[in-house]
Amino acid sequence: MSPRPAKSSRPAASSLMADAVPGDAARLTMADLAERAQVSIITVSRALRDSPSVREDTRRRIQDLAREMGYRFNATARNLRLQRSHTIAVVVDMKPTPERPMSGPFPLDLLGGICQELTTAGYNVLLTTGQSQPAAAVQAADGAILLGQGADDTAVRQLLPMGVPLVVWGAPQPGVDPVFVGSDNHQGGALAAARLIETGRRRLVFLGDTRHRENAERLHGFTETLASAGAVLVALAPCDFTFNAGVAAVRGLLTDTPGGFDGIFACSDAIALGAMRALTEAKLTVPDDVSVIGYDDTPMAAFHTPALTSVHQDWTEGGVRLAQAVLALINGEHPDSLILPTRLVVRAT
Amino acid sequence: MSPRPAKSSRPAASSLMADAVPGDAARLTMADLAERAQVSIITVSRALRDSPSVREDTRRRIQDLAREMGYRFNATARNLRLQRSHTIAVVVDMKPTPERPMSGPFPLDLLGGICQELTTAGYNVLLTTGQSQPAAAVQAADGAILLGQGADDTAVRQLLPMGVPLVVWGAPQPGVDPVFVGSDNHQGGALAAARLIETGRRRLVFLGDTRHRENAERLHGFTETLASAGAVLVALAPCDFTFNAGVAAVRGLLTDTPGGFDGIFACSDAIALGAMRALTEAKLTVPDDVSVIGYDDTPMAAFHTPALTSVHQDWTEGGVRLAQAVLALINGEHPDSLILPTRLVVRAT
DNA sequence: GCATTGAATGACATCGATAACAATAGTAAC
DNA sequence: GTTACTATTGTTATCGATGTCATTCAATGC
Repeated sequence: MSPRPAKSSRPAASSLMADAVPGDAARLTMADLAERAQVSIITVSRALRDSPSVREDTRRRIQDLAREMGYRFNATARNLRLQRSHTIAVVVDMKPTPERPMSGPFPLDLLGGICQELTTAGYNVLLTTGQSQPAAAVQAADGAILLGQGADDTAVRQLLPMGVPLVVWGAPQPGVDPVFVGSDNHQGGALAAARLIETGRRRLVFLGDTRHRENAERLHGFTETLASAGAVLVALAPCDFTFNAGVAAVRGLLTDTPGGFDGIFACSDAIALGAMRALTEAKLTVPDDVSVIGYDDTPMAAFHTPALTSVHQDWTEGGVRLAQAVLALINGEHPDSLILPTRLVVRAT
Repeated sequence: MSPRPAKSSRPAASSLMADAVPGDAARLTMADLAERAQVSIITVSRALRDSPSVREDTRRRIQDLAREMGYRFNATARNLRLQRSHTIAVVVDMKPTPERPMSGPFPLDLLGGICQELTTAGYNVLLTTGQSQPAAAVQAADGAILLGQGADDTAVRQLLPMGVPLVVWGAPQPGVDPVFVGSDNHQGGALAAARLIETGRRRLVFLGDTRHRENAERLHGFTETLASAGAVLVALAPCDFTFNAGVAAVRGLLTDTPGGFDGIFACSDAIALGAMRALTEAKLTVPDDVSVIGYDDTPMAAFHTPALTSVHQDWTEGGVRLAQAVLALINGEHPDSLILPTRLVVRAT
């Protein structure tokens, strides 16, 4: 019972002071506290967890001791013992374009919603980019959320067999199984179509890569509504989500589309802005000659002149729902896939 | 030696099939593999790690077995044994404004850079919002990165004593110790001032909350440059980072500033856009009557009409540097605080 | 033929915390 | 005074993987 137990091994490598300094490199364990407090390890464990089966004063004594000795709890050990990590992996599976690693409004607000919900539920959020193999990270997690506007479903196929509860952001896919949460792309397309028709447009153009399932849904809703109103889709230009892709696509259409067009629905605000640039170049005015509707309702849509009409999705809400879905799965429930409504923000174009 | 070892306990709650299904809920351990392969646990461990001390065919046999039995590695156990988590906590400490949980261009690209660097270095990224107490998450990490435009340094003071290598994004603070990585706010302010002066402006306004150290730096650089050119700061309006704050601030200034002003430097693009709105309301034109410079070079700056001149910071690079700094710390090195250059993107205003 | 060497494998302890059960104390009831 | 009972604390095994130090076996050298 020496007053200074001297944790035999493990020298405090980077510490200048003797020891027991809060923030000391040599990490204390419950055993150390137990020895100092002259109690057993389990009592320390209980005391630190506020177990009612530890006498009030003992508990306080141990907690104080822990504080003053700078004890730091080892979550890894608990996780091992308790067989859960309280961690959800968020896999951001972006195309390997280095030009924009994770941009757009996309994952940020979504992440915000996810974090908000998961941290209040006591879970940690482990962030992974699809670049590396997510394997290791995901395996350690209690659940996983997949974000990414992937045109293919390789990521899903990779993640699914790992046996971790999985929720995917996007449009439900026919072949694969997991729970999906997404916004109503079909409705988004329909809203855009309805608006264009309402403003008297009849010869419409769709800009977007329909290999992305979400875009395919938008196209579907778009054409469906068109058909029922006697308008026609005069062109479908596959294009990336970028400004430049929008410029290029519309430049092409201006020469290639016999009969021209008077309305554009773009799968992102960036595309829409690019499209408007190309229209302006060609001495066409928006919205007098051509009406344009974008997607995502980003700040740049609002501040562009003329202000861009755009389909709005509530990313934060989406994030929250994603989180809730994983938690439900972990809980053994079987949440249904979920489709969140979109709404059209009408502006000048 | 029954052909079906039947991991006694732990019923496979959510599994419909019998067992050994890849993705089965009952998680296999190395012990299970060992039993099936008629080798010891440690041999399995070595085989799965491609240890050269396991015979080629044994190794392959075990690896195949692991694959077909759907074995999932338990990182928690390894981390406990190896005394490291290979995890970096990223604490996003935003003001508790629920209106924008994590927006702005701010953490997204930064996060992108961080992820990119850390995942390639084999580390995981644990995301935490400052809302909850970051304690638990951070303690389990090998290192931590603090992001947040906090006006105060409570977060730093909270994190620092936890004994985890810490790197902070922002402006180095006099009182506190940790390693900082940030962009050169002083230079940003100076650039803005130089540009305004260059375009003939003499009576200037600063919009931003200088309790934020980064803004204080900008102001410092701004006024310093002003002074040396004979221009004057006629008003300093503390204001939030938002559009509305910008509108309100400038409305106030328009009535309260004797002699008026001909140049505005705003601490965010949103503020700048708000300022322009207020100017337009007052029948002033930009840049003829008043020149405006924003900060962050967001998409909305570029697409606004007139296009907003703005100070650009390379977030992704910042993220990479943050990551490198933590890794260095973990490695026992003592990296210096780092200040990244900014540049002015000159547009119409 | 026997010692020596090396390759391959195994037994055991260990990381730090916790559940299940055991044990001790002190108190109340009769 | 003895039994039953509660409050409090302790003992032991355990989570799953891995480092350390044996151990086994075959090949090699003399």
